[in-house]
Amino acid sequence: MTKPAPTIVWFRRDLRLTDNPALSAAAARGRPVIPVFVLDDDDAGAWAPGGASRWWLHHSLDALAKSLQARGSRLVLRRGPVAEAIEHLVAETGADAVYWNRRYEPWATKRDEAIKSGLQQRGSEVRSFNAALLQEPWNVRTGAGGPYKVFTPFWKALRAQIDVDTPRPAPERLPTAAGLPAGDHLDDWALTPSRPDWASGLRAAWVPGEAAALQRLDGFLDDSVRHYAGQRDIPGVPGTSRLSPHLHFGEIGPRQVWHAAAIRQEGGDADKFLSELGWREFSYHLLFHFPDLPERPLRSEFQDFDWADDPQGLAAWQRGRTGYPIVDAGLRELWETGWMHNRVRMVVASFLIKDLLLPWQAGAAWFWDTLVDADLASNSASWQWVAGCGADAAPFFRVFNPSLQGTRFDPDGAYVRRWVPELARLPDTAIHTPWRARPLDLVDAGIRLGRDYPEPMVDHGMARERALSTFKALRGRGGPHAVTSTP
DNA sequence: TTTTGAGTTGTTCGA
DNA sequence: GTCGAACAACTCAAA
Repeated sequence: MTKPAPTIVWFRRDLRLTDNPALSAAAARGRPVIPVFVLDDDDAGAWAPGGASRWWLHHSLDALAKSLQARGSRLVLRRGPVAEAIEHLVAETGADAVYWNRRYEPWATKRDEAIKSGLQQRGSEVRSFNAALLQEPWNVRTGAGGPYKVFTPFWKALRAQIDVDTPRPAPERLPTAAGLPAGDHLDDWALTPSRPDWASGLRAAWVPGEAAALQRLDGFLDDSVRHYAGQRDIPGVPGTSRLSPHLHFGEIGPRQVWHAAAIRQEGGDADKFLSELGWREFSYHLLFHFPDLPERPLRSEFQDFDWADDPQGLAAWQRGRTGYPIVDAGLRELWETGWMHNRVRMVVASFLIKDLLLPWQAGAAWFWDTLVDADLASNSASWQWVAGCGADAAPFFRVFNPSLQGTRFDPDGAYVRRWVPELARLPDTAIHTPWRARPLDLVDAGIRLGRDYPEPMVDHGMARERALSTFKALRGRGGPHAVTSTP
């Protein structure tokens, strides 16, 4: 009697055991399961994970490995290229099936397609599942059959399709073959920084892994969700869920979030929160249907936009040295913790694009490297949205005024004081406009403007007029479907 | 096919 | 201080 052939479960951005359809389906076969994660930087090309993402990935894999161990299994680590790694593992273990949960990045869908047909040609059973989205992008269509480009009708259509079933529990035990194949040691992948170790702020702010994700969701639904609509825009208050990195790595899935929120019945505020899941879905939908989204503006006339070339300006923005407190606070929070409050993300993005006239791709690239929740779909769609070249984009005349945004959403300056400590002793009236502070207040606060804290790098009033006229000139040139013109 | 209503997240100006 | 209008037309989605 021959031993039953095992099933390979290829983990990717689904680093959890609960509500993991590929894992559940594999376990249900009643044969040995081989869990594997393959480091696939080379496949991702320019979109290989950035520094903060790699830090998170390390700890998330560590957590996953431990919970697999608790169920009598072990996470096998291999290096890419993935196609070879998986085929090698199939040959090595005699597996007759490979299961995984889908990814939606253009480079990944292309690669996975090729791997699937390669495996099938060699006689393997291949099955892929949805673990990352409420609905597959190809299942949400307008009446005319195309993809939605406006959020509200998209979300309305998607909501009508959702049926919330109870999330699958984690398999209680995972049968393994007599011996699981050997693999790499996680530490050898050097995903965490050393020399210098810049991750102390990340360690202080986050606990990666499935257990922490579930705990975070529970805590949010217990405490904050009922104030969500009112507090989500106040960066000095912990009013948001902070689930984004957990969702990105699939430590928790949107169906679990949806289900948990639905049984609590929090009413309108939960609806507001769930619509943020809707924006995540919308971004994936856009990335799937418009695979150029990360590189090229959705509105093609923006291809000709005359962006500034200003490495020094970009560097000042990156380091939080613009002279606008709310902008600097946001960028320093990002640098320190790998995350930035959503309201402030919009403010710093608007500042880069409209005040400095720097290309949105430069901002997206910085976020890609520094965010623990860096996500190709959300990041690309959101930067395009702020730039006005994306789907459902902001009108060109919507230019955030950084000091007004500061006084409106951080009225007592709590957020600025936390992240720009050199301004901490300014009175509330001056905290968002230090350049207009009374000289005596500056002295009392121990600030010499231009030395302890920068003067504003641009005058916002001037920058706003410049942005408006630049965008206006673009509109004059040939309309939305204009072919690239020579200057 | 044509028409119609609507469109996450803002700012400024003038009454 | 508060309020409504103007900012520009355009694209999308559905009737």
